Amino acid sequence: MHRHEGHDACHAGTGDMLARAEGLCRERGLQFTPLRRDVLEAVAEAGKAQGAYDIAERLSVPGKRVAPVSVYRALDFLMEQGLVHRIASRNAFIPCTHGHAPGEGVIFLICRTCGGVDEASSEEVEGSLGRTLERAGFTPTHSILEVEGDCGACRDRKPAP
Amino acid sequence: MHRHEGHDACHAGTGDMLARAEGLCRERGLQFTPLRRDVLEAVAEAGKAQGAYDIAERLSVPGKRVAPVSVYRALDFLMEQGLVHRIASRNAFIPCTHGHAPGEGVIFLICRTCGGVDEASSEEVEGSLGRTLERAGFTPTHSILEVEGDCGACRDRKPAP
DNA sequence: GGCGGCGGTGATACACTGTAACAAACCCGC
DNA sequence: GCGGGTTTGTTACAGTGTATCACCGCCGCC
Repeated sequence: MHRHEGHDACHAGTGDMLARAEGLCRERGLQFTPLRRDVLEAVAEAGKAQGAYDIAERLSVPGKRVAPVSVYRALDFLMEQGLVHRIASRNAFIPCTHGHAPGEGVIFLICRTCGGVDEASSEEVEGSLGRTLERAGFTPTHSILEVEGDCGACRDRKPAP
Repeated sequence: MHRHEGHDACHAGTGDMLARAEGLCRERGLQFTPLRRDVLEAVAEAGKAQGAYDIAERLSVPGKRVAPVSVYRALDFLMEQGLVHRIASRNAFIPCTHGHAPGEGVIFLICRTCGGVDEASSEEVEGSLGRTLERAGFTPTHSILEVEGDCGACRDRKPAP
């Protein structure tokens, strides 16, 4: 999903993403180093969720190896800043294309065909989940909601298997 | 959670769980082998989510080692039969204490203090999530919803940190 | 009885995911 | 320039999960 051309109004391009990240780091007095930039770019360009080792390989060139541990550190940083998300069910990472309100829950829509991951949010889901948790006497600190299935583009592409 | 005595009406004991599993396998013409029984028992007795290697260690005795790969196979079987669940955010497994309707979504409530995992379900959440997905043009096949926080018992135990 | 298939298990090896620990490089203010 | 914090490189290792092959036990069949 999102790889069909002519439909990119729903997320900023890689360039915009990098510019946004740089501005955000400057605002917060943090360093947007070359490694962090490269990792974010690799995640943003991939079009699907990337494992840390995929990113490390993608960033490595014959003379210059990027170790997975460096990628993990960059990803930790980028996640703290809300620039990338981790997909727990895949052990993989995607760029944040959504611009979230603070504390807002995110729903990840993972296409099993194209591997793309879209973000959604819903106050309705948020609200009903909150009520359910309260009824259960549970105080949430963090929640993950990941849905696997077929995105619209892939469903249209092969309508009747 | 669930480890406070005097409050176990909310889930069946380990014995009931094993009996239910055996009956269910007989019904379906499947083998409830000793290994599968032991793995299910280990998961059920633990009181919190167990990693596959934890289970392997727990089942190993000086003369008789149970390899993790065997545990994984047993867990795969038990998951297919709906007897255990996998907690993606923890890479760990819990017994199913809930008796789900087929296709029904489950919400996992993971206590960050005691490590216990409770199951909940909510038609309200289910419905609002379904509407959100439809609005996004996404056809779901499977979804995971895991919430981390403090369960009631742990919150009561230390009211003002 | 013998034979072959089939599912389950054991065992080894390996790939993937993630973290700990320490050293070196870098940056920035003083 | 110097000291201190942050970032990165490097190595090693722990944890998670899968592939492969051999073996066993069982059941049906000839």
